[in-house]
Amino acid sequence: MNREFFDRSVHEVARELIGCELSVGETAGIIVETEAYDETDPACHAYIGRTARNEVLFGPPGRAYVYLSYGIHSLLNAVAEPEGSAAAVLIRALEPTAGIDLMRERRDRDVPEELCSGPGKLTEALGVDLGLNGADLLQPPFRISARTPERDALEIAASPRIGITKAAELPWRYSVKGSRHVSRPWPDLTEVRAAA
DNA sequence: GCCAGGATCGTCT
DNA sequence: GACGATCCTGGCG
Repeated sequence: MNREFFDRSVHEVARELIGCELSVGETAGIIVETEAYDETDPACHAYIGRTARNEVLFGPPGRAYVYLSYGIHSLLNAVAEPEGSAAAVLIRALEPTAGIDLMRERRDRDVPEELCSGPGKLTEALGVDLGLNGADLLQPPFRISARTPERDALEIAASPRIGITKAAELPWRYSVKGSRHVSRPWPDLTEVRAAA
């Protein structure tokens, strides 16, 4: 995984991240759900222009944008598009692959499907907090590995993003069809396409 | 299984 | 002073 991967349309990055493995320290999981946000989009934190909070979104691609949601949960994004263009992919769910016992401790849950099936859940399971805002996703503790050939065949569903009020109709949420690790099932009447 | 309500705090008006 | 890119619990049936 290199910088160029993130240096293109955020929508492309959001789809291509599906099936990749995200590691943070000893913990890791396959990305099964993402959402795209760009600066022309009223739901994006960068829509209002550059502020202290959204600074990282305007910076170089391949960095982590982490912010606090509802005063409780840290949410993890991957910054996309060239420097100066503000866009990011929200990582919404993972299928756990490594460090599962550590995830169970951090989450105080046993069932694998409850460890990383939501944007606030996975940051708790992986140990991601505000201290990692602005960190490089290509350097430790992060690691992102490309899809294996079999994960290239996953079917990806596009559906409306979750939990927003502005631009709620745009189908910019991507999830693996059939995965039990997504935050919610995909709705009927959803656009489905092959990953590759 | 579904739904309503509460927790909690950084950011912006 | 209001508002979230959320999650969990408890009540009900």
